[in-house]
Amino acid sequence: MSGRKAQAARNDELILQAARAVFTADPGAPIAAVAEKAGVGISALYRRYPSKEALLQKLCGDGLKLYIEVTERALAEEGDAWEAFAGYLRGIVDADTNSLTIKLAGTFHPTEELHHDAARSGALATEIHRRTVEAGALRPDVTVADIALLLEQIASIRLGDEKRTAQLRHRFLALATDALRVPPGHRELPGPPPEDEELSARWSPG
Amino acid sequence: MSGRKAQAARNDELILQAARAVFTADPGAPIAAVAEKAGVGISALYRRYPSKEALLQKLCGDGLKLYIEVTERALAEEGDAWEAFAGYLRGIVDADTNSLTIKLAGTFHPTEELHHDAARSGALATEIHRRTVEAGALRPDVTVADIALLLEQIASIRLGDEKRTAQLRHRFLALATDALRVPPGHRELPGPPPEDEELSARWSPG
DNA sequence: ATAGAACGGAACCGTACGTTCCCGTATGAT
DNA sequence: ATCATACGGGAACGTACGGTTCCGTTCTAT
Repeated sequence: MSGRKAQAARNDELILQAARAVFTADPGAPIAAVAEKAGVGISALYRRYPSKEALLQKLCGDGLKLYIEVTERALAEEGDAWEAFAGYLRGIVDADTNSLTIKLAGTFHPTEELHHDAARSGALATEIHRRTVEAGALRPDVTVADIALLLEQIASIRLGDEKRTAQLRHRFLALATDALRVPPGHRELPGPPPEDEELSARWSPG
Repeated sequence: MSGRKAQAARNDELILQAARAVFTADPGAPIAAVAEKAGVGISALYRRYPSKEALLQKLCGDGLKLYIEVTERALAEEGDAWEAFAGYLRGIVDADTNSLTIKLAGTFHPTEELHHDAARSGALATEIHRRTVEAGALRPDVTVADIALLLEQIASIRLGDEKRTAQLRHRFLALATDALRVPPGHRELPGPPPEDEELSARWSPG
């Protein structure tokens, strides 16, 4: 496969990669920045997506699907509950879907499919959380929403290049993990945990 | 003191409060939003500050000074080293200077005074960190820069109104605090800690 | 009553960005 | 070899937004 079709197929991927990188770094970035990063013209973008919003929806959807995939993989693990959970957290941090999904929330009109996938990802997160708590591995005063917010905090770290950022995120994930594990003595956490509704409210545009 | 002078003095404060609130919520907010929130006209702003940048510098400077004040107060405490440190962290979270100072970094040209205060705040942070580690209360593989980044993560939490946000920040501060304390068993944190230089690099505009 | 400070807010202007449009180019069929 | 065409590059367009300026108004002090 070569020639025009090949370039088009390559551009499909180039554009998505570039868009992911650009909007992760700056959710308000202009569409021209994506084109430049991808090394293509603007019309190559508009040939594929009718608008900026459509591109954002695509990115967000892909991120959500990746999130679901990672979580399902963790749920499929049979070994130690704590290790599965810790691995799940590392997987989410590596996938880096929170940066995009959350920071883009509210900048576009969520599609039906997006809503569906969001619901599914929520259910999966609840499931792995429940399982880990029931195994007595995760301190029980930490809720699913706590974990979500914690992952957002870690995603808020952005320092140096991509590699360094990933490294630091894992550093702080390890720190947080130490606090989540059940063995050591903990004080009860203060304040009611974040409500699901509080988190989902941020998705309404405007 | 009443009449015009009084209103002017009141507006001084109103404007600063509004600016703090508005730019904390959205660092890229237009200056008109500040005027509206303060309930004054735009010219009331421009009478006091020659430009938006000047206002941002003022806000940033005030935040830094508050940070210094809180840290000095914690350093002055004589009691248990860990309690002093934990109180210091709570004080910083309450003062909420990180949101502004960090998120505004790079959006304006730092003044000489800003540099000076930043250096002083860095020295103070190093001092209280050193003191706490030497007292054996803070796990020694956590650096000053780690603490700075941790505080930034907590400042990245913004959910619901101001009160709720503060509540959640304290919740996660408590969680992090559990991981920082020395008694329980910890794994060595992975990856080199953030360097001072990495953090300061973000201050250059552009 | 009047000068003048402080203000409110409309108007101005430059910029930035999403989108459209036109043209060059390479491709694949004839 | 030629030609019709799909594709992509990037300039051009229109619009929205936001910093700054400016002018008319209001209120105070004398």
